[in-house]
Amino acid sequence: MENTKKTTIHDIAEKLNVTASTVSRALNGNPRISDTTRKAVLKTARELNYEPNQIASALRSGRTQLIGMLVPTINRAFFSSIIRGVEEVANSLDYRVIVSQSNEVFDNEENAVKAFLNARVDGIIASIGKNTQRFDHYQQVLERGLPLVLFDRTTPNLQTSQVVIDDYQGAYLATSHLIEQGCTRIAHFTTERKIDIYKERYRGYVNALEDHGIEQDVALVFSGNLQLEDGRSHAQDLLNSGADFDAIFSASDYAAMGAMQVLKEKGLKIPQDVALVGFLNEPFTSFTDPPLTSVNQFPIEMGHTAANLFFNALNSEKKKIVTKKTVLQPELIVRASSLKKKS
Amino acid sequence: MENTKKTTIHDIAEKLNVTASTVSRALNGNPRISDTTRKAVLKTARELNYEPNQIASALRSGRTQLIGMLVPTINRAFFSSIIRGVEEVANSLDYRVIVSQSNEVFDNEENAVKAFLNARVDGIIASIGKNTQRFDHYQQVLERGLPLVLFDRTTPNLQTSQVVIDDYQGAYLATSHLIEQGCTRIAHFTTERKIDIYKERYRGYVNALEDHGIEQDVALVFSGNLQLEDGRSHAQDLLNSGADFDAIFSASDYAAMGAMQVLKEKGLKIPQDVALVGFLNEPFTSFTDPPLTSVNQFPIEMGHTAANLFFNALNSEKKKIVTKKTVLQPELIVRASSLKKKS
DNA sequence: ATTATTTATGCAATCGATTGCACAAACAAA
DNA sequence: TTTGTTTGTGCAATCGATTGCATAAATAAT
Repeated sequence: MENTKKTTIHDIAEKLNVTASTVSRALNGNPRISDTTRKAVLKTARELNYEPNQIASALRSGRTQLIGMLVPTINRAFFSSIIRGVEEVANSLDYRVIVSQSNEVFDNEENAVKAFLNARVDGIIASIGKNTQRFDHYQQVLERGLPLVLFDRTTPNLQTSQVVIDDYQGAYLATSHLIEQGCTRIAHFTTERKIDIYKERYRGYVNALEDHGIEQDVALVFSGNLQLEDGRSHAQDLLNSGADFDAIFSASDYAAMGAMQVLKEKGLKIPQDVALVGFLNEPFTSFTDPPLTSVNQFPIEMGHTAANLFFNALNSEKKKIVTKKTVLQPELIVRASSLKKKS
Repeated sequence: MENTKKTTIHDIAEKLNVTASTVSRALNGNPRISDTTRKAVLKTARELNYEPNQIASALRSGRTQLIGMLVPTINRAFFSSIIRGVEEVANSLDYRVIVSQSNEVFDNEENAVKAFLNARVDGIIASIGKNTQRFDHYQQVLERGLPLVLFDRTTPNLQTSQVVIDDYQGAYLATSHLIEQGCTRIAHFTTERKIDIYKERYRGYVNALEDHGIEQDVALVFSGNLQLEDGRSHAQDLLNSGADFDAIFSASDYAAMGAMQVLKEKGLKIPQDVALVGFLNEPFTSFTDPPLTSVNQFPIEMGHTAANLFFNALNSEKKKIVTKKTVLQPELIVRASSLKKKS
C-alpha cells in the first residue's frame, strides 16, 4: 500500500545536491535563492509530486491554517449559511474551517473551544450559546493571542471583534412597514431569554410604534420560546383574549408560521384581517401561503464579514489587537403576508 | 502576551525528574509505567495546565484526528444535516471535521481533496459533484491507504465504502401511496442528469405503476433541473398539453412546490384535483399549504452511518480494507398534499 | 590588487511528542 | 545463592519543515 512513500523536501534536496534549507526557501519564495536553483527546485518538486506536509510546517511555524468555527446548530439555515460564508473566504486564502456545534449546551461549547486549542487552530469564530454565562474559555483564546471573532450572539464581556445584525433596525423596519400598511394594533412575539438580539428587536418594535404616534399596549406582547408551537399558542391566546389586533410582528419566522396556521384555521384572512411579519427570512418563508414577510439577515455576507474580521485580527497581531464591532444592516423582505395595500 | 508559554511534556518531566518519554507514556496510559509515576505525572500535568500539542503528536504518529468532509453545498438542509450527523459521531471519538464545499464545480472538488491531503486528514467523507466524471483525486486518497466514504452521490468507479438511500424504494413508496389514494394518471418530474439517484427514483416510479397494473404514459414524464421554476413550467406544460392527470410525483420538493403554486393559481384543489408528492423532506414541506407529502432521507442518520463506516475503515486498515455499501431505507412522510382518503 | 559587500547556500537547532531498543532494579524460580 | 523474568525508565532517533547564524563565492568599491 505505502508504495508511494510521500516525497519530502529532503528527497528534492538530495536529487539536486543541495540542502533541505535551500529547498524550503526556494519553495517559500525566499529572495535569497538564485533563480536557477529556484527553478530547478520547482521543477523537481513537480516531477516528484511533492506536496508540503502542513503538519510539519505547522509544528515549526506555529501556524496551522485552521480556523475553529463554533455554532449552536450546524443544520439550521442561518448558521449553515454563515459557515458557508466563512468557508468561502477562508478557502480563498488557503485556510480550512473546522466546525463544531454546541447544541446550546455550555459544556459542549467549552469542550469545543478546548478541542480547537488543542488542534492548534490559528483562531476561532463563534456564536455564543443561549445559556452561556461564563466566558473563561473564550478568554483563554484571547490570552493566547489568538484572534476571536463573535457573530450574531455576542457578549460585552469579551474584548474582541464582533459582527452582528442591527436587530433594532430590522424590527423597526418591520413594525414601520406594518404601520404603513395601515395597522395600528400590532402584537409582538418575543422571548424572555437574555440574549441581546431579542431585546433589540423588542426595542425596535416599541420605538417604531412611538415614532408613529401609536401607544404601545403591553397586552399585545407575548413571550415564549419562539418556536412554531409558541406561535400557535400565542395566537390562540390573542384570539381568546378578545384583544383587538390587526397585525403580528414575530421575532421568529417559526412563531409567525404557527400564528399563520392558527389564524387560517380560524378562518381569518392574511393579510386582510391580520398582517404578519417574521424574522430571519428562513428558507420556508417564501413557500408559505401567503408567503411570509420577514427580515433578512444576510447570513452568507455575515460569514464573509466574520472571516474578514478574523483575518484582520490575524494580521495585526504584531501591534495591539484592534477589536472592531461590525453592524450589518438587515433588509425587510416584503411578501404577501403583510401587503394590504397595492404598492 | 505570550506570558503563558505553553507547558510541554518536558516541563512536566523536569519538575518530576523523569524524562519526556516517561511522561508521554504515562499520559497515554502505557502499562509499563508505575502507578506512582503515572499519578505524579497526571497531577503535575493538571497543575501546570498541560494541554497536549496535537500537531506535534500528529507529525510523529501520522494521525491528525481530522476528517475532511466535502459536500456540494454547505447551506442546504440535506447536506448540513449530514455534516451534523458526522460531527456528532466524530466529536464523540475526539475527531474534528473540516468542511469544504464544491459548489458542484469539478475544480473545487479536486482542490478541496488536495487541500485535505495536505492538511494530512486521516480520511475523507464526501459526496460527489453533479458534473464530476473523473475520479483520480479520490483514487489518490485510496492509494494513500486513507479511508474514503462516499455518501448519497456515489460512483461505481471507486472501490470504497458508501452510504446511500434506497432511492428506488422511496420512489416506489411515494408512487404506490398515490395509487392507493386512487390516483391512476401520475405525472413524474425528473432530470436528465447522470446521477444514479434520479434514475433510481424514476425506476421506482415506473415499477410501482407496473406492479399496480397501471400503464405508464411517457407524456406524463418531464425532465428539467428540478428547481422551483422547473416545477412551475412542467406544471404549466402539463396543463397546456391537456393531458389527463390526477397526481404528480416530483423527484424534488422544490419542483413539487413550483407545481403546487401553479396548480393553486389555476384554481385546482390539492389533493382533490391533483395529489402531490415531493422528495427529500425539505424543512419547508411541512409549512406549505397544504403541507407537502415527501420522502424523508434521514440525513442526520446518514451522517452517523457515514461516520461509522469511516471509523470502521480507519480501524481495519491493517488488513485488507473492507468496502461496505450501506443502503438506508427512506420513509414516506404523508401530509395533506396527497391525502385524498381519510385514513 | 586588496578590501568591502552582496549573494547564495549550508549547518544545525528547533517545534513537541512518540517509540524501538537498551538496561538497571526488583522479584521469582531453581 | 544464582539465573531468569518482569517492571519501570532512560536514551536517542524520528516525524518534515523552518530559520538564525555562519560562510564560501561572486561582485563591487577603493
